[in-house]
Amino acid sequence: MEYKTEEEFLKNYDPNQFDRLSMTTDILLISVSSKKQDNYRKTSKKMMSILLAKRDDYPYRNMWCLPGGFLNPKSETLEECAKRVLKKETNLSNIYLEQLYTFDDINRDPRMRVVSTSYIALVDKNRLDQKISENVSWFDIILYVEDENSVHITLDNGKINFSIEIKKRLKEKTTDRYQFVAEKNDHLAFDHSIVILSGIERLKNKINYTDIVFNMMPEYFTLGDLQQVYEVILNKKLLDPAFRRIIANKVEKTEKVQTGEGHRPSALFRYKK
Amino acid sequence: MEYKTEEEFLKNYDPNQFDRLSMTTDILLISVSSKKQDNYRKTSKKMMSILLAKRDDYPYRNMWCLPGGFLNPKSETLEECAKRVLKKETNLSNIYLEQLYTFDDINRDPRMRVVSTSYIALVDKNRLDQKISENVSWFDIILYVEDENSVHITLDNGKINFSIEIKKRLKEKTTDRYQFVAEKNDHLAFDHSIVILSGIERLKNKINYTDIVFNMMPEYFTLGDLQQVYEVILNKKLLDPAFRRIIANKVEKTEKVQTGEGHRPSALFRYKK
DNA sequence: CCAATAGTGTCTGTGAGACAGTATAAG
DNA sequence: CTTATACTGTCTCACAGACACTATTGG
Repeated sequence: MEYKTEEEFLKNYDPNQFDRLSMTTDILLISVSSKKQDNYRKTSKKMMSILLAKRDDYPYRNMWCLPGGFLNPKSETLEECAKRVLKKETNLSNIYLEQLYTFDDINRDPRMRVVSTSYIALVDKNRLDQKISENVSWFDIILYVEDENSVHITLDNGKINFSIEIKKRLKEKTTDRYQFVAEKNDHLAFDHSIVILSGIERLKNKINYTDIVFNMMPEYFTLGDLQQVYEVILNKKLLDPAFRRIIANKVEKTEKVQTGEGHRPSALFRYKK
Repeated sequence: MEYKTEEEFLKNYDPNQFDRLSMTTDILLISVSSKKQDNYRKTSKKMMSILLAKRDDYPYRNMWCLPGGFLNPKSETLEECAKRVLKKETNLSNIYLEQLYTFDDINRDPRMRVVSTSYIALVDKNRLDQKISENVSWFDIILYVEDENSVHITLDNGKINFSIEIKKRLKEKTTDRYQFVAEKNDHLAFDHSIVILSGIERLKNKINYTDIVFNMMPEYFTLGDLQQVYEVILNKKLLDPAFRRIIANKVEKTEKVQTGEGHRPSALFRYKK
């Protein structure tokens, strides 16, 4: 059939000629947690932490998963959907958000074909109310890189902890990405262990050429704290003078000082755009 | 309703409780073209080029668009869908492919809500048959960066050419991406001008820390050719010695030599993994 | 005083930027 | 011989890595 105008064509268009599917967004809400040390002199240890929700429904009942939600195709974009989920979980609207990757293995959801676009969200924990939803919890991330091809992620929320081993397997040379393969695990639902690893790698990469790290920092921070966050994300120690040179033009010194730490007080800095 | 097992739950699951939508993939098939110069001594000039298809149906009838296709949710992943499109357009299966970004503005397709995941594909043109599909054509890309916030893309296939102006507008500070806004244009369908610009930026970024550029090179190439490809992608001149230092450990010299160019012959190199 | 972190000075080696110089083919 | 590119040598400057040193607090 031949139409004269685009308008006429659209009026007769049948949207059911192609099979349809459901989409979701998954949110990697990442922040930094501090753990007080036994020794009163020592600075509190920093960790990367991530928000997980406990599933009380099938599928993957009683396992943990990334917060997420189904897209309403009629009324919202994926980013708006992600913001809606974030608002629900944190009660905040103004959170740094960036699209990570679209995961779409055919059997990633046992219910039906679901394609999921994941987003990284970075937040300073101090901005959050204590009272977040009941069935979500912050898990510290401990990353152990066994070798080039194998990574262990340990997640710990203070009450329970579990580890997942993820193998990186090179796909045929036509694709860029490693094929991440999670070993069978009884704690993380769907393909979310792979989403988490992808997000950590993105962060590790982007911290070097962007200022995203400041989305996880409070307004005033010491350079020691900032350096620890870098070290946690990059998963390696940095030398003080080198670090200070790198971030020198990204921060500005304030009049404020942090004392009461059992050692020389440190100046508080602020992010400079 | 409460189920005892996941199996039981799945048997009773209704996939229609959430609205569904259609997905497509769009392929940015990028390669390098060479243009002979008038002066017999001069080396042929390199350009980035991209494959576009002419639409002979509504919507956007008679305009150009990226090759793409609807996802079959029952039988294929997005990447497989992208490969299917590539196979159809190029008759090749072994092409470098990487997911770029998922575009999902609500009104990006006037027919209905369509979410599109775009893929970058890189290929050496010499691998292609001359006889590609009838209604597709290679367009050279000329990029003119007016200032930080405005880019002009000119596309030229030898017969027709057109320009699109794209403004980069910063979104609210919660998101990473620039909000690209294409000025009204009568030649490129959908949001494809924005997809193209995103792909070029990805390429420009990744060329510095990966070896993807070799996917666009023939097996044997001169360092002059390789340098020109870098220059075209990075959109700036490079100094010979600096360039040779950078790529020194990525290539290996062969016995072969390229002659007949009206000047000193150059050694042919090969990609070294 | 001790222990721990804060913060700075400076040496060294690597590597990019820059420029100049030599080499060699076709016409 | 001219022209254009191929290819190399080397100087300089910026900067990361490394280490040592001083400063300052609570106990």
